[in-house]
Amino acid sequence: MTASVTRYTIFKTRWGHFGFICRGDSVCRTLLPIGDRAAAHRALLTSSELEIPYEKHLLRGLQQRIIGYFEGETVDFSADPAVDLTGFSVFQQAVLTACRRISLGQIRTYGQLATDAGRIKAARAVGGAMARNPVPLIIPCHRVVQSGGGLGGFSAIGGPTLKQRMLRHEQPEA
DNA sequence: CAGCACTAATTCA
DNA sequence: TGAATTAGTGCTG
Repeated sequence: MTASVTRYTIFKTRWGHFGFICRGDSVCRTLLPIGDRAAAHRALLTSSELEIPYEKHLLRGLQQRIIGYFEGETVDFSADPAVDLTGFSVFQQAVLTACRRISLGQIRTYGQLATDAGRIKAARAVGGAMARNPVPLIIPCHRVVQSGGGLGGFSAIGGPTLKQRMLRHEQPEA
């Protein structure tokens, strides 16, 4: 049992400053792009986490891929990095894991995801799990939309607007 | 219990 | 037709 060290990093992408926190080699939280570094710092760390050490090159390979994503490259986060889902219920983990299998450019519905997780009628609960997704982008909760063609909600920084922008960014549509 | 990032079915213009 | 409303529904704190 190696003591898992907690660290965080914040770096600049084309869309703004992105940040994430790691416990050992597992990512336990990500922060979608936000205006400036100070804002990112405030949004990423809660009052009880202000003592966490900063590490500029933390998982630098991952940082490069994230930067690439916002540059428009085709990036796949489904196999790595490892994500720390400690503390989440079995249902939430099942849903988040299923969500992670949605590849770039694809779209799924809350209901379909519920089926994937083995709870056919739990679409609404899936929404609840998405709302608590600790690692947006790594687990692409923005690729889950309503069955009727609607967008659905998005509680991460940026809100539904960012959700739509990310989808459009992945969908080179006409 | 009440509250949701949902849905399919119903009801009204 | 299609927008708006109404039940069902499963998980969470």
